[in-house]
Amino acid sequence: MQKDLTLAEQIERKILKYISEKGYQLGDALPKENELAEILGVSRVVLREALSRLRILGFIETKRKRGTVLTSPNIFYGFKTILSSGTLDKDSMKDLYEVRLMLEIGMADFLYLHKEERYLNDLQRIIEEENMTVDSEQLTKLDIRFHSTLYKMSGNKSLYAFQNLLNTLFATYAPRRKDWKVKQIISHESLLEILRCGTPDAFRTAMRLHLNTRFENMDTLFPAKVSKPVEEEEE
Amino acid sequence: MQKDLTLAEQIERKILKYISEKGYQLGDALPKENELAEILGVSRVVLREALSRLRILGFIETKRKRGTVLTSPNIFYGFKTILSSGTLDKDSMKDLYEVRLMLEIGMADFLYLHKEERYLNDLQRIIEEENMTVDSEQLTKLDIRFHSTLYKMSGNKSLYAFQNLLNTLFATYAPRRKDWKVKQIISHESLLEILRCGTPDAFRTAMRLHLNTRFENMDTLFPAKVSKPVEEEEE
DNA sequence: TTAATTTATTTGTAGTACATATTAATCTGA
DNA sequence: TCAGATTAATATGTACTACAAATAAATTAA
Repeated sequence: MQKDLTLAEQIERKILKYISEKGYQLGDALPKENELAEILGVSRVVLREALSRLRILGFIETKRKRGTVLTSPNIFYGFKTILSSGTLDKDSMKDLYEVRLMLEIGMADFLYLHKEERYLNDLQRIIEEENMTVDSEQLTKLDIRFHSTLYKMSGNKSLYAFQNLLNTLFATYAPRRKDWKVKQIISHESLLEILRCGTPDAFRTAMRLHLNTRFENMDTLFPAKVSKPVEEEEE
Repeated sequence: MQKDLTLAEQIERKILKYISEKGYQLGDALPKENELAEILGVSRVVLREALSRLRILGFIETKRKRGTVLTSPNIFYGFKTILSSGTLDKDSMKDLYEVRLMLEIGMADFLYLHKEERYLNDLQRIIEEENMTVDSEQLTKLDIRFHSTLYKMSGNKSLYAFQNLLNTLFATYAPRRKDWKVKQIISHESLLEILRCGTPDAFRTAMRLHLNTRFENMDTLFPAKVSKPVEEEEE
């Protein structure tokens, strides 16, 4: 489709190619800007634009005098900018909300795979704190902490990072109903008990019931959209 | 942590702020580069770097003479670059592989929510094609089509786009074992039958069994990594 | 040896000039 | 009058140069 990439975009790819061809490893320093610009045959302005694009993707980090070093690209680097820009449309917002529900239910197997005492104890402590307060705001915070701990327990760093992003997104956007705590069918205690002695299948069922208020809340949070059919992937 | 953002990064945010304050809509044109540079009080070089960053995130598109117009940010824009760069580390790769498994199991409720005859017929047709071939490569393609159809059926566009990305990633990276089809406990037929007459809970259990080869395959695909504890989110 | 100071280097920013593509306006010829 | 070709105007794309700012490394002083 978009045949004619701008030079900066071409250079962006050339740099990635250059990196892999030269066998650069994480933490290695790239040639300084002037050199790299000459190597790739472009002006420093263009090179810097390309580097800037790579920086936003988390491929590199640059510091004055020290130069440009390779870093592990953070998948959610750009994600974050979009989420916090406030320009995300409602449909995408609802999509992400749904994805989070899917993940919390679908992560069961990995929770049992990486089950450790310390996590179970963390959960236990959170529950105890919950039992000691009636403050709605405090309870919401503890609820987030409980689920956040589960994400951490899944042993999946990318997933945990993703969840952190969504937390900040929905914390501001999706306020809870006043009765969310009351209407929950399955409590945190029950979930923990199942984590200790139950099976992934049982946990999934329980988590689905635990999240019932979220499922019910969805229609009010995201008013009916015109159901456009999912488009085929182009390219 | 990283207090001092580079000017280009600051301008990037300023532009987003400027857009939302001025009430720009999708498709609207921004002021031309020279003007915008003056408005924001920076040189055109810096402005262009910021614009370039916004372009990679899908916020804007620019064309010669026509200027800069606002577009809908694609959440997976940067994602795609990273995945196709070939620099993704094994750990992140495994993380994504796991996430996909979670999603396939966790999406059950949404499949029933958006169940439509046309999707069920699509699935039926794929199964029939599967029954008519023994070619391993062909069967793999059909398997991908079957699961892809489920993602589409979930009614979640972002999810569908995400799955498409992962497909291309794992198609090249994660070849299947020869016996994957034989060892599957639950067939596509069974899944479809449950979709027609069963419950989300039943589907989750069935899907977990259907994916058993994927779960078993994981250790060979992603050899044991040093289990680093998940780090706390900074900032 | 350690702390303070200087220097050398590399990224960060600005300004200017020109190339290039594309829209808009103008001209030409039937 | 109007279609098609030509020209002009304009905004982005690219390059070059110069200098500011930060900081690692070298040097000096205590």
